[in-house]
Amino acid sequence: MDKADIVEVLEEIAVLLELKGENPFKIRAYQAGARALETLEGDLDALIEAGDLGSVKGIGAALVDKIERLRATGELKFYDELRDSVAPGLIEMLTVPGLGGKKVKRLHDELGVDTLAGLKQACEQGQVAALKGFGKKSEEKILSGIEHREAYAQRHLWWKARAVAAPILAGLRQLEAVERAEAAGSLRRLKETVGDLDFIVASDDPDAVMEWFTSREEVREVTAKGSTKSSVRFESGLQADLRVVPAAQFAFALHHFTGSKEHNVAMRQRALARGYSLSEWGVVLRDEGGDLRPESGGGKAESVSGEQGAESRGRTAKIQETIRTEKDLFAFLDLPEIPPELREGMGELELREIPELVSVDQIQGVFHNHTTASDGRASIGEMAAAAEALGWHYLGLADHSQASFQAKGLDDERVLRQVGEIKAFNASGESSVRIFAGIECDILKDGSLDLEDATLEGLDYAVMSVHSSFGLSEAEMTARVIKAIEHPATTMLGHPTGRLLLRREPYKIDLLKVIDAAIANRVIIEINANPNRLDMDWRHWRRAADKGLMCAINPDAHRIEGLRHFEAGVNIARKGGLGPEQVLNCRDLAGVEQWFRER
DNA sequence: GCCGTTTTCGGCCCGACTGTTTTCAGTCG
Repeated sequence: MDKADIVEVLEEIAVLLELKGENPFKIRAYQAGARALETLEGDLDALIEAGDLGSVKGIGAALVDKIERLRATGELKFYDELRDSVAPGLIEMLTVPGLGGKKVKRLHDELGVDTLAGLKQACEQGQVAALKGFGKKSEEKILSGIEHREAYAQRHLWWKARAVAAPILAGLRQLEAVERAEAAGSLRRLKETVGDLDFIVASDDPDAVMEWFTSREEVREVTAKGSTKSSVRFESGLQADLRVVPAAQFAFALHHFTGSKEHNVAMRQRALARGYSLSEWGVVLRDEGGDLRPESGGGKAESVSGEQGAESRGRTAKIQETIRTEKDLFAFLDLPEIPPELREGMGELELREIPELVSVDQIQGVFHNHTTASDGRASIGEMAAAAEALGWHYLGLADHSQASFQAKGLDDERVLRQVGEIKAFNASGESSVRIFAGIECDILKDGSLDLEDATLEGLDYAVMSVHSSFGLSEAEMTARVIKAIEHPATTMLGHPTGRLLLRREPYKIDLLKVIDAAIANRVIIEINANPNRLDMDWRHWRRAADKGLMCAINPDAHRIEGLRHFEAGVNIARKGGLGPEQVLNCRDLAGVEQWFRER
């Protein structure tokens, strides 16, 4: 069993323990163990061999034993017995909003319900409302949750979520009562998909802000409305939370609700180790009393909002006053300012300094775009004009090759003709943008390429992509792609896993081997910036770039508007920790020409 | 189940909101 499979088993054990009503800290230990294993640096087998697995934080003696068994035999009696003791339908019931391990366990124990359908029936017969601790409202909420389960469980592409969030954020900022407003959560962390929207507002008139937010016309349902938090659901099923805090606590709230959860846990542990307790309201000295809010007497959020409130306490109040921005907060914990996109609980607190991250304004052009020659909607001239409007100096055109016949892919003759057109266009002086003549050439099932070597050699560059035979085994797919990487004409590897976010899983491939082969052959791997792809994934980039892998950000545009997607690619590059020197698009025209010549 | 420059036992991140209670458990992020 490989590492990813073992991580899954540990996570499933945590879920099963939750349904058994086990000690919550034990459950967390399994989750933490899964996390630790997932983000492990270095080779698992080497670690096991050296007997060092137990030295990894979060993995103790019991987990070492379980992980080693799973690695060696793929089997674990503890896991098998646990799984046999829990009806599979119960795991599904956990996805209903408002139902956690304890409630699901009671529904099962007291009503004998062990499937979603059974739960629905029990609700319709009024059995759930009759249960102690439940009630009519719980029953209705469960029924509605089951009916809308698919829409509620759905995540949303970052690009689309931003489009929903932007007008709300702009509206909030225009309100008189609002001092500051930001979007937080996974949207701010530039995650490829977003579960729900989070808005943080600084205001001393929360009611006015809450009222505006919950009464917007696109709101279908208000699921919570309190003095500091409101939640709504839109027609699409997308949920949005709004938090309103006093201006003095804005930095803490913004940091907290930006997350990630794992990042916050690490931050709080760090604060605790220094004798402080950290929350969305601020930071307090632990020995100055148990109440975490600046005002004593168990004040609720309203009491915190009084400007005088903080003065009632000594040193805590002073600390609180010195922290006005996220940067202050990080500095207080002896950390550099960690950008939101790096806050994934993947070791960012260990960074001594933050690497310079590539930014949108450093991009001088993009590669891998389509024209009307294959399945694009714009001509060479139209694409060049759009690139010029974006301030770019060059643009790579890479239409499909013949095997992609559904996309009107080009055969050798048509490729050569297009090269001629591009040469003529560059010579015409019609645009200040230099057009590179490229191709997105299919990698055939056996790893050979879809065009003649002579044709490929006549191009400025070539992107090689898999568009067929997704069902190969991991070994076959890996060998297929590596064979293409080793071809001397290959400049870049296109969308290396073929995934479509929320729609199609990546095909099976050993990316670590692919990355090593790319480095050895001086082949670039792209970040396909189409919001549906964002492939190669950010989780692989930091380590790959450290080993010497070069990146290209490629919008894969099929119309002029698609060029804009390069921003989503920059997001992923930033999330992957890439700096401008690791991204080909940040080089000037001469620099790119040189790279292509030396391929 | 994990962990320890005050600890090898007794903690474990923290708070808002809801619904069902009448002081709080459960869920969520």
